Amino acid sequence: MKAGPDISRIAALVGDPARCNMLTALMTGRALTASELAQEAGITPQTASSHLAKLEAGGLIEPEKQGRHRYYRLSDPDVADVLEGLQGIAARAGHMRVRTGPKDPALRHARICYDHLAGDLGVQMLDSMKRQKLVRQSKQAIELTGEGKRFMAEELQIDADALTHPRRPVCKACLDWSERRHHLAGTLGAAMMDRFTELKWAARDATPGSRVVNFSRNGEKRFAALFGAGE
Amino acid sequence: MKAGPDISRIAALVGDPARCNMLTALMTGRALTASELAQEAGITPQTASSHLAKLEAGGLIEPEKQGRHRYYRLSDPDVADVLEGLQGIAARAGHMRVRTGPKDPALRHARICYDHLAGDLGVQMLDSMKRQKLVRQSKQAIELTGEGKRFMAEELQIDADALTHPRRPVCKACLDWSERRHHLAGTLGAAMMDRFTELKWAARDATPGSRVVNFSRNGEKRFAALFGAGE
DNA sequence: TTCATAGTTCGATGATAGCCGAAGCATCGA
DNA sequence: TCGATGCTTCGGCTATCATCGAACTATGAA
Repeated sequence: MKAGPDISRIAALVGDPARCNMLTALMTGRALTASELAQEAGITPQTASSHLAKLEAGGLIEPEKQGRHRYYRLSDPDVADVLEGLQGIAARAGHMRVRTGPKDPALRHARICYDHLAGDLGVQMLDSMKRQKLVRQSKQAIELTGEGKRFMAEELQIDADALTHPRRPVCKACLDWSERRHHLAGTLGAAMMDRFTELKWAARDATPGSRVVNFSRNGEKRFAALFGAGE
Repeated sequence: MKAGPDISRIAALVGDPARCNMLTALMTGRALTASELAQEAGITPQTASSHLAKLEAGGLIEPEKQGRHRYYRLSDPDVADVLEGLQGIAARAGHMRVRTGPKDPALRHARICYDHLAGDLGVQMLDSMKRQKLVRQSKQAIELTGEGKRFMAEELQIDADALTHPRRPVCKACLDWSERRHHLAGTLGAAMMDRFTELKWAARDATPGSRVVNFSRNGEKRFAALFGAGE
């Protein structure tokens, strides 16, 4: 006695304005905390909590716990696709669509997270590495591929096998504070940041306590050649 | 500041079970009348009219007036695409259960769809007929086999050749509202339902307007002998 | 430990919207 | 012209569900 998938239940989840605002806020790919999503939707945290539970039960979003925060992201690219399809229909129906504009301080571009690269460029780097199949990511775990090892040796003179550490993983996904997506941490992430500094591609900002990383003109170019955005 | 409001409006349209049933019924590409859609959704024509007006206002369906009928079809292939995307998400989330309003379990078991058998038994019957190679189904079209003709004559005293009709197919797949699978429509489907009634295997519920079909004890037994589930 | 913050659960409330009966149009066939 | 059928509008009923205040749990910081 099979029955078709229950579309209406899923659609009803998207059909609530508050939940929809949360989902559209997540369409950038970034992960957001429950409180932020509440603010985004203009509702109290209690109400948001209820909504988020329903969205999670419906398989539309996935939580990632980090400290006392609970980050949520879209559970699957397909979800974003469906939302985009709905946007298309809504636009055709004559309903206006307002573009949400992210306002970006300089810190978001590139900064130090402990000892590795974070910010826009950090996220971009990990994305590119995945696209080039230098690493494999399954959930939280990241693994360097054989091709990745060759790449590190040839392009950055990094011996991946020397990076093993008793208490620290070579690769680790770290949730980016500004981008709310993962960038690369672990001994490899640190080693790469070190190499960027040695090659004078980038340098930490002189201001004491600053976490900003300034890339040189040439450095940004070389970086883009290895980890260029968007293909 | 709140993002484009009206993806949620569109989603809410799909989010209602009754409307969703109408839309899925239209996913075959066929245009259906308001009454037919009301039957598919298991609601009264008044309610259906209200729903259809909303779906039309939302740009999901388009009407085509023809005499006193009002045919509706999906306004765009994109709509079907979004619905399919939602099906994918719903399936992955494990929500395979139909939530909607057959408040009446009897209605799910066996009921009249226009003039032929629908519901659990209707779907089971077509399944069994395919299994016994009484019919061949390719896509939407269903064809009675030679063995099917013999079966009809011997078991149900139905002359298949006499069922041809200038404007109605002998066999036709009709999407079952509660089961979301096909049952048998067309002149053959109607003739079989007539025969079941004549043989006193089944009778339409006495309540005026009811679509429930009640099978007698003996009738259900004989029916199962011919079209038993699971073989 | 104590305090602060993030998030959740519970209960009550209120608005939305689906639903149907009855009645009103509109179209077709005779 | 009449009656039958398909569909819509109107009004009232009801159930659902989003919402928030208050209280509770969990994690981190001092």
